[in-house]
Amino acid sequence: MGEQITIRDIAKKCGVGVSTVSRAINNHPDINEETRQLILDTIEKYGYVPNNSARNLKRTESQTIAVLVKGINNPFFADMIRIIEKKIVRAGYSFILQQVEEREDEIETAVMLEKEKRLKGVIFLGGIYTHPEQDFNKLTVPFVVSTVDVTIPESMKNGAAVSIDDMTESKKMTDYLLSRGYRRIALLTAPVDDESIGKCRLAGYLSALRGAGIDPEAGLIRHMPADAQTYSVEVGYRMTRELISSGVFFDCVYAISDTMAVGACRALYEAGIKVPADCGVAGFDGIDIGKYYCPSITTVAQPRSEMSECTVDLLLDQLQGEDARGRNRKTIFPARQIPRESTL
Amino acid sequence: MGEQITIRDIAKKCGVGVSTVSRAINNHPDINEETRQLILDTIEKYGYVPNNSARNLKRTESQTIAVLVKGINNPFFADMIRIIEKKIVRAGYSFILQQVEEREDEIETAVMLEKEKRLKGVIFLGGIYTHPEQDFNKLTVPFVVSTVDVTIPESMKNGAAVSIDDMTESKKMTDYLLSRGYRRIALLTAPVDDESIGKCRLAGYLSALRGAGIDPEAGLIRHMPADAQTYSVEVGYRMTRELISSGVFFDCVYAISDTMAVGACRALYEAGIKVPADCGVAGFDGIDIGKYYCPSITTVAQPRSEMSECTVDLLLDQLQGEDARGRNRKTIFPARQIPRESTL
DNA sequence: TTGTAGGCGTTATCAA
DNA sequence: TTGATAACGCCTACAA
Repeated sequence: MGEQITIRDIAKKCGVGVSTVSRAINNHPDINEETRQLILDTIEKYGYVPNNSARNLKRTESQTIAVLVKGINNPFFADMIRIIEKKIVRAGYSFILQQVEEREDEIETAVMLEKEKRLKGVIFLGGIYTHPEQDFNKLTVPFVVSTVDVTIPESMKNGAAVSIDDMTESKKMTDYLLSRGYRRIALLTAPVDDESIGKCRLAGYLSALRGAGIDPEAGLIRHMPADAQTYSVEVGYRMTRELISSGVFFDCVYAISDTMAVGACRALYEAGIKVPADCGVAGFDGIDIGKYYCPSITTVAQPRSEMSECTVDLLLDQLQGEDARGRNRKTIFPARQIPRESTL
Repeated sequence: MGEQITIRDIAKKCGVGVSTVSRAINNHPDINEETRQLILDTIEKYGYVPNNSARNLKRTESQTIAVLVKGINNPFFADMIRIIEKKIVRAGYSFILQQVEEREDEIETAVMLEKEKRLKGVIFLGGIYTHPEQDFNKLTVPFVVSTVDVTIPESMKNGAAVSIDDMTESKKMTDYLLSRGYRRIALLTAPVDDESIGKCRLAGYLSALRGAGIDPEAGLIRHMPADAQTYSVEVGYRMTRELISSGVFFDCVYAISDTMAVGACRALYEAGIKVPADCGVAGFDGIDIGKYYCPSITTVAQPRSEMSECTVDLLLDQLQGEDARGRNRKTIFPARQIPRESTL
């Protein structure tokens, strides 16, 4: 469409040089107040907007931190983002939020963004499953991987990680369910080939059962189909229906996400199975909906605020810290067991 | 951190000119296969990534369409985005998803992005409440406003809008509730000063009541606090608790979003009020959770797939269409009333 | 306080 | 098939 108006056009219209316009735009002090006003008015009048590509290109550095989030529909991250943003801004940096598609490579995206926006640092929220160590090396700015239990290799000087111990917390949840008398606990978990939290939470479940002298049973461990790849309410619902119609006896459903637990509750309700009277239900993560569902759903909550704070702290340490304080740190937070109405 | 490696470095290492490297990167046909391989290998080896700012700056046009979404935690948009993306990509364009913060000006963002990425078109999902007509004029590429009932002024040649008729649909929902025998319907709605869907849906409610010869009652119309500004489960919960403790008698709660309806259900449950036996509940929008809640929640569903398809179609019309086919079009979709367990 | 000119990393044009 | 070189729009010395 119409030709784009540039800084030169504005300069010409005002009868000044481009650098004067630039000074006006960027609030430089050394500029006459009148010319400044004239320029600003002209800019307003013609609707001129500086071209960001040119700015980014020229700027040798910015004060920007990017947060890359995988999955747009994950309520788990929503308020973490708020907290992270606030803290980043308070520290004097500006903040960019970038969605990463499910099948997209987040490190790739980060590397592009680093160059494009001259980033100072990167925060990964979710995603980052199995990345070969060398991939991280492409990133030359400091980064923190948050809510994913990755191991940052020794050699990596500019990375850190924040998460809970998924395996241990899942074991605790299973122990809790066992302590409430449940013996045949069905597990709703990730696809078989999962290498991330699904794998860890499954391991915790198995470990707890074995610790209690119970043999894990294949029929009780329900993996979602590989193509689902998403911890949605609907997937939990479907898996539970299949579980029910499989005829396997179970007295509790433990889903590795609260969203799936919601789906499970609905499926049980429709089958006339009362929660918690006939069957217990437990979730994982501690998102809001579990609190408002009827019955409210027992869960293990990740300390999102603390984790968010820590994530930014680790990044700032690396950015501002004198030496290796923030180097290669991996911070594990304890999660919080929250018994609710869905279990006895 | 480390100096960024540029196209010139790669050229030097390969003993070729920069333009040859550029050709290799951009899959130009006129390049010797061997040099191409050499260059690609070198790029791989040194982890070179072209600087996007420079590319965008130089490129005179792209084939990119941007989708701007307001509010990260709105489940309503999640699958609309999927559909829109798929269709955009299928039409041979590339796709950018941009989050817009609640207090951010989406048109401003769009204008910046248009220049920065040389956009071909823009889709607004949500947001866009009361913008003076001239704001849209800053946008020189075609755009479509989706799910918001705005009026694109006659003079505007490059805009279109897709939505439901919020007022009419809200009236229908209220009519439906009246037809089920509810007489004292409490409304959970937007802040008093809302000028968008909240206003429309309130108007529909009022119109239905008056049509039935019922005088609207101030005590039954609950506006959320101005600072809430978000149609969350928690807000619905709080508003309903206040409604209950206000002592006003009501036999139904109609929330203008499904999320708020969920909160309402929980508040009623905690107060020992049975849904639907003692009180009906209805929501709006037709998001998934309403289907899986216990009781499942009566709602009026927006036809998200059709609206998504239409949104892209309207944009493509303007992009490819010979003449004024897509000009100044406003498309209103009918919504679908879905009675569920939460009403008699 | 202001203007001129050079360069940021690419791509595109043109000549070789 | 290649390589110089001129933009792209902006910022920033440096000079005035």
